Amino acid sequence: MVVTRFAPSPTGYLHIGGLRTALLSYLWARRNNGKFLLRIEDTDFSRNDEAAARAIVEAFKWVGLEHDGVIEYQSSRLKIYQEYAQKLLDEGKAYKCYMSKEELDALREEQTARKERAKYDNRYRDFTGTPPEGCEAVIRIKAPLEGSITVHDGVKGDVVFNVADILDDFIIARADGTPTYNFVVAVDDALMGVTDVIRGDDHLSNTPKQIVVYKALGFPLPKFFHVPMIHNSEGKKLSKRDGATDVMMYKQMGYTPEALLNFLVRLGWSHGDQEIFSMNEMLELFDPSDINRSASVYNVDKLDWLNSHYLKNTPNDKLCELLEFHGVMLISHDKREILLDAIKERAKTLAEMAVLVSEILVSPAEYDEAALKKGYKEESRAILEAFAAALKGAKDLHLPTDYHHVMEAVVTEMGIGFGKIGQPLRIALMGKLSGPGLDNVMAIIGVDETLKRIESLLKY
RNA sequence: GGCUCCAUCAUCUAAUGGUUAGGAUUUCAGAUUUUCAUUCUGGUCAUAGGGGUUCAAAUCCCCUUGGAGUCACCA
Repeated sequence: MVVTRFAPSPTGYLHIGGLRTALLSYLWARRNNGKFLLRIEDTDFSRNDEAAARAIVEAFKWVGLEHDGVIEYQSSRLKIYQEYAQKLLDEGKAYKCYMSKEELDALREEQTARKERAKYDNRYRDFTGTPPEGCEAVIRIKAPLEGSITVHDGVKGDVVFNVADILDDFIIARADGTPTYNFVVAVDDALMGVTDVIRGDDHLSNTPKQIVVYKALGFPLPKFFHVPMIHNSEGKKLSKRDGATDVMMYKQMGYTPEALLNFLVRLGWSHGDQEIFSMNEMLELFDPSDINRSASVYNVDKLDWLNSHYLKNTPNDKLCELLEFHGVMLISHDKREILLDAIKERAKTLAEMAVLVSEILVSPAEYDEAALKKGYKEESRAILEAFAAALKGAKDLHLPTDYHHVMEAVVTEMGIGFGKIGQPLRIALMGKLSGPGLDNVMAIIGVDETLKRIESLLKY
């Protein structure tokens, strides 16, 4: 069985890059009828883990990812780590080191001054004497002293690390007894039966250390897939400073989960020329060994395009529901079909749709200066008056085509082009020169409101 | 700086060692639209550089250059 996991540290919200690795892990687990686990890496100390976990679950819920089993908190598994550290101690694969932080710092400084790599000098590796007094020991693992460690990575291929270059007897438990990251990751992944570790490639250089732990404990190694980072437009790792890294911000901005997931899955992965992937298609097609080796740049234009694509293909009932989050209540509006049809092709986001809705439903508070200048001329008044009169005389105005007929009649009668009436009418109705079809707008707001808006402009 | 990874249009990407290097986004034209947006049609735009290997290299090897990640009693 394939078991994957998502193991964020509790930073307070789910990062867009985190969502991507979570998605890939999720897809791979589900595709194989396996399990997708969620674990909070909070060994350091008590940041507000519960809130962080809640934020992650909330984001998962929004995009529709579901983890299996309970959320594991490393902070509540301390005993387990201590047991395994003790086991290593007992077997002589780890040892207590009584070097103080100050001594360590001094050593490091010396080494750096000599342009050497800063590393622990193994002074307590084979220590058998009496421990110095008044000093809390850390536990260090006995790392190999020579040779190399190869990470067999499903994305990068075999990556060889020279032990002398990167390793030392690293600390697996701090002086206060709490375990450190590279130790607990390996222990947890092994204990939880994780078979496929899919994570950001910023973890690649940690992997040899984790392999040391796996080996010392006699655990079988999982498969590793280190997926390349998402970069910002500067080509650097995406960070908080780049804005919009909180997944829930995308909900705020009016993106749909489908679009966001589709966007993320196509970063570093593809299937021929296909751009649009439903969740089912992703589930059917995704394989982590097809992931690209190179980093990709986060590009909003593509996300926008995807989002508008999904918006256009969303049924009106669903749109109606989604728009409620953006403060738009249309459920009881009798013309909502016409309204939504009129705007769904015009917006990139739900937030934009919400704006469009109010632009139609609420009569313009002011008229755009440039629009007035361009589209409201001397002759416009007479035309608008004629149109208003025609509207009053017409019966059974319901559908956009009904209004269109009235416009047509006025235009033919007066021997003018559509533009002559369109521009001033548009200003009257919308306050500006762009927007959905006028016949649609009128059908949505009705005759009375239409006449009211025309009169307002005439009086202006 | 050490170690590691990476390198096809501006961006996301495709291309059993043999294609006029394909698609998508962006952009630019044209068409459609009373307007704007959408939509449709078309165009511009790439194998970082240099050496090899080969009949043949985007693809394999080496070097250079450039970029990124990582080097804690953080995760």
